[in-house]
Amino acid sequence: MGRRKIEIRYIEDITKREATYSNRRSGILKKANDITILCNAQVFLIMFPKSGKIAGYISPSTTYQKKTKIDLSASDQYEVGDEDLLKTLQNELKKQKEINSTLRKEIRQRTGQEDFSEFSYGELLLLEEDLRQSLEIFRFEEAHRRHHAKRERKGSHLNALNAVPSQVTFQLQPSQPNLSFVMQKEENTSIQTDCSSTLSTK
Amino acid sequence: MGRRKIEIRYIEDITKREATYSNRRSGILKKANDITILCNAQVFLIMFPKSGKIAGYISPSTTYQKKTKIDLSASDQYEVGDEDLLKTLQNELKKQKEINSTLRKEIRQRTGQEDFSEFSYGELLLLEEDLRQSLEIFRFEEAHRRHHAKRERKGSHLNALNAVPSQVTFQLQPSQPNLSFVMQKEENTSIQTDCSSTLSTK
DNA sequence: ACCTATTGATAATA
DNA sequence: TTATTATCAATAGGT
Repeated sequence: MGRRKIEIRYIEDITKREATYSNRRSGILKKANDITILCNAQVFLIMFPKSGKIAGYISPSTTYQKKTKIDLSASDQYEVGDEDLLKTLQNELKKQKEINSTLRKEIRQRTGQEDFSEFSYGELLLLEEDLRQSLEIFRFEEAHRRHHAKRERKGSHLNALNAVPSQVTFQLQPSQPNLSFVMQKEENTSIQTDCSSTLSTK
Repeated sequence: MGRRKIEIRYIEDITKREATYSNRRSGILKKANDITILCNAQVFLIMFPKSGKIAGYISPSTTYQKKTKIDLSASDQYEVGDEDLLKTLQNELKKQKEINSTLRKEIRQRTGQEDFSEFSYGELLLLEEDLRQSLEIFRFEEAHRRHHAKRERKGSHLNALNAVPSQVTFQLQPSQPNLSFVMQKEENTSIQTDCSSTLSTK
């Protein structure tokens, strides 16, 4: 796909390597978005280059509308005395507030798909949470399958998922068996955890 | 990229949609592998189509040798004397995290793209761990399925894949779509797609 | 970053 | 699903 054909092997020259990474990163992100739209797939992608920008893609939630805005202007100042622990917590809180500020700013500024201002820290917390939750689903799915064995009629299988624990709701396609899902927490903080993964094939 | 140009919009026809998903999934997986090799990037990718195989890719881990599990919610687990203040802070922190989550979802909803430029090392490790664990789950699924396999449907491609080291194809409940997972290694590369590996433990 | 000549991905078809 | 192949899209090398 270029002026010349290149072998798929590590690019020694850092300049070329980073240029290639930049180009291909864009390409993969585009394709992740394409397949999300074309096939209604939930995609989760993260790329960590040895040098260059880390980039990722997560399919936009389709149930966003259900989310209820929460008060973004929360939080007052707390004054504490001496405890190191308290200081630790205060620092953590402060950090979180800064993250909030950054995120809000980001939302305001963002128009199209460009411009990646700083996020940091809290980002991963959320990402990590999403992943953990998705794993819970898989695990549940797994456990369920083992218990209900062999071939089960789609209906029961899917319905059983809805009986899952706590604040999580699974929504599965009635006619089209699948593993796509939506997770929602309490109404006011509905969260969708869409993760998808990709693997190579040829 | 085909006989005709197509718009990037949801494909209504399920047959076409699944064909497209299949094709593009392969393409993305290949690119994930390509960029991994070309740029020495660590890539994590998971795709959940509404119908079709779930697929994922994780770059062979070559440099994340030592992995230290970090408790991201450590600050929430401290135990202290009494402190209503402490609880207040903890609650506040929790609230802030929820706000972060909401903000992130909003950004995600708008662009689907994220910036991960300031992740801490430990956070990255956590991410990797989660992804690898999810892959392990699928592996287990597959092992379980095979063990109790009655009759395998025509699995020409499956058999072909299984014949190659590092290539694994998971296909669960043949008559009930989904939960299948495909892992495949590029034939022309000597990269090890060993996702079973182990993570961590400090 | 931006250009394009080329290669690579893939939509339609069988 | 796999194979084929006409086309379109991604991108390697260069500016």
